[in-house]
Amino acid sequence: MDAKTLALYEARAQVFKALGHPSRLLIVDELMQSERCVCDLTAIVGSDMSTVSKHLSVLKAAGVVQDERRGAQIWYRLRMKCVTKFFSCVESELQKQAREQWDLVHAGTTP
Amino acid sequence: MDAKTLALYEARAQVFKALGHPSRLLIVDELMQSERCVCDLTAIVGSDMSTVSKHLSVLKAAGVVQDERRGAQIWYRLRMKCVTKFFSCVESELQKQAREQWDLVHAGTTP
DNA sequence: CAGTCATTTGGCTAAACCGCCAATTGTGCA
DNA sequence: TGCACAATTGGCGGTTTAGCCAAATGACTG
Repeated sequence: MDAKTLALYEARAQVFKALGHPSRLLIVDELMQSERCVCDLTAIVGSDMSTVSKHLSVLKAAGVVQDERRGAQIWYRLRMKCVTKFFSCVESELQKQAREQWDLVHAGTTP
Repeated sequence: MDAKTLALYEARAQVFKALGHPSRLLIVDELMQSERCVCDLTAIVGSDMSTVSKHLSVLKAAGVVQDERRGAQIWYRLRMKCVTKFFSCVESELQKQAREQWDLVHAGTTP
């Protein structure tokens, strides 16, 4: 894998890595509904504001969200809109797998 | 966020976290074409086989891939098929953002 | 321009992650 | 059974990440 290809894969990986944390998923979930200021998100996530701010900078660096200052507040909105589709996909796949797992266990207990 | 909701978000986050590494993205990319044994993937990724094996166990734990032993070899295939769509989405979004960035810089240099 | 509110940054510790090596397990074959 | 090959597991050092607190920045208000 040459350097250029690696850089490509790293940029893509950065997006998924940014989504790979419960608090950040919650934030994205919230931003799917409407834009929010940091204070809103802090209340929703329930961590320190500095922690939430760092989560937001991770999402921003990956290109997932976008920020805009309006007066003293900074508002965040979803930039990478298509992530919406990821969620439903992952959700349904995980449910399917849970169902398969369940079937497997049941087949074992009642042969 | 109650415990049950947190567990849900953690399961989803696990999927994205699994995809959040260049080598693992490369592996998934490869598995999108066809199933592969660990020896194949080791050659493609170019790391130690133990490293690749651990990457695979991460992907498997997240439900992204599935393994099957055939003789002395173990074959991996894509389980969460819909991740295919993530890639094109992320790819086009990143390109769009790069383009916007370029436009921005150009507008600044030639006002 | 002092004070206050919203947000980010720096610094710290604990935990998680990456990649390699060495050792172990599982499979097929003589 | 003994050997060779495929793959996983355990363990180590170095790097990254998470969360909190404290301090700094930015912006409005009197």
